[in-house]
Amino acid sequence: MPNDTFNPLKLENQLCFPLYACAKEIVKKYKPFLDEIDLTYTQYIAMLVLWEKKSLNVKSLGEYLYLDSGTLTPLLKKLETEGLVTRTRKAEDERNLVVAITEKGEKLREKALDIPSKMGACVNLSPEDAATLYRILYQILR
Amino acid sequence: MPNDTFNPLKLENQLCFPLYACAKEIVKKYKPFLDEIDLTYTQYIAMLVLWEKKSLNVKSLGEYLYLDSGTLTPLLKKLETEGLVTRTRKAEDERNLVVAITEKGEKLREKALDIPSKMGACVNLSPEDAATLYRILYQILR
DNA sequence: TATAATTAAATTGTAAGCAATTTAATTACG
DNA sequence: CGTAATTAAATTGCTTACAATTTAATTATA
Repeated sequence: MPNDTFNPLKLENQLCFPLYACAKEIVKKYKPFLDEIDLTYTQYIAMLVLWEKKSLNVKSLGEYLYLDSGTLTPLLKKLETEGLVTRTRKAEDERNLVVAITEKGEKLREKALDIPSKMGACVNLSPEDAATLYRILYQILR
Repeated sequence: MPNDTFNPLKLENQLCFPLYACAKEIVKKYKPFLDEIDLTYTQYIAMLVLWEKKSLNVKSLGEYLYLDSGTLTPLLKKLETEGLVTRTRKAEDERNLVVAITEKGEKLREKALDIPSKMGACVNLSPEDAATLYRILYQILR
């Protein structure tokens, strides 16, 4: 019966830490697959939104991805340079910059199609745990 | 009865994305508390290990934190500059750099003691969900 | 309508984060 | 013993990430 008082500052008593470490480790596992289509993880999730929405402004994209213009501006310029997206100011409101997917960007989607299943095979998680994890994470995010 | 085939590339069908977003959002929530003791999140988790172990080499620290020397070297130099840790080569094996907590570093611990509970209050999660999340994350990490 | 307030991106500065390489020390082995 | 292989940190180069500020456009209001 150890009378050590609970140590709130032990690394293994933190909930944030495994979240932080896990996110990094999984992003790292994407790397070999993403290298094949020449995207970083952040570029990949931006493309996920663009494959879905075809076109939206930087602010909306940032809301989907939890990223701000400081991160997105250089990233989108890079994707533009590579011909995957276009960046154009909206005529009705010049403050808005509309990012739209290009033909080349659409084509890249086919090469990305099997990434989710390849990743699934890398992560050791039962379907039930995956569903539970998904639920809890979105509960924290909402 | 839509016969749309399942889209594996939808952002909301990804498991990695909420993990990535959640980790960032929670780290962001630490900021006001960590600002008070002048640490970044990464510096904080390094200090967590040092408060616990008192002294260890960069490699071990990196294993605990899932970080490499590329990240740790500049971070530890910063903590050294601030007088929170010392960095000394081990006499028996000069390849090893031993990081050790200082008096000042120990003192900082008291100011950090209430951070975990303050953070707990910020995250909307039942104790059961917190336990489940913890279990699943460590299962992925192991 | 002129000015103030707000909004969207961009910019600036700093800290991570990691792959790949380099340097220096130690260990293995021919 | 001497060279090769291994190991631990450091370094380099590039991309994220975000707070804070700036710029330019739009909207609200005195």
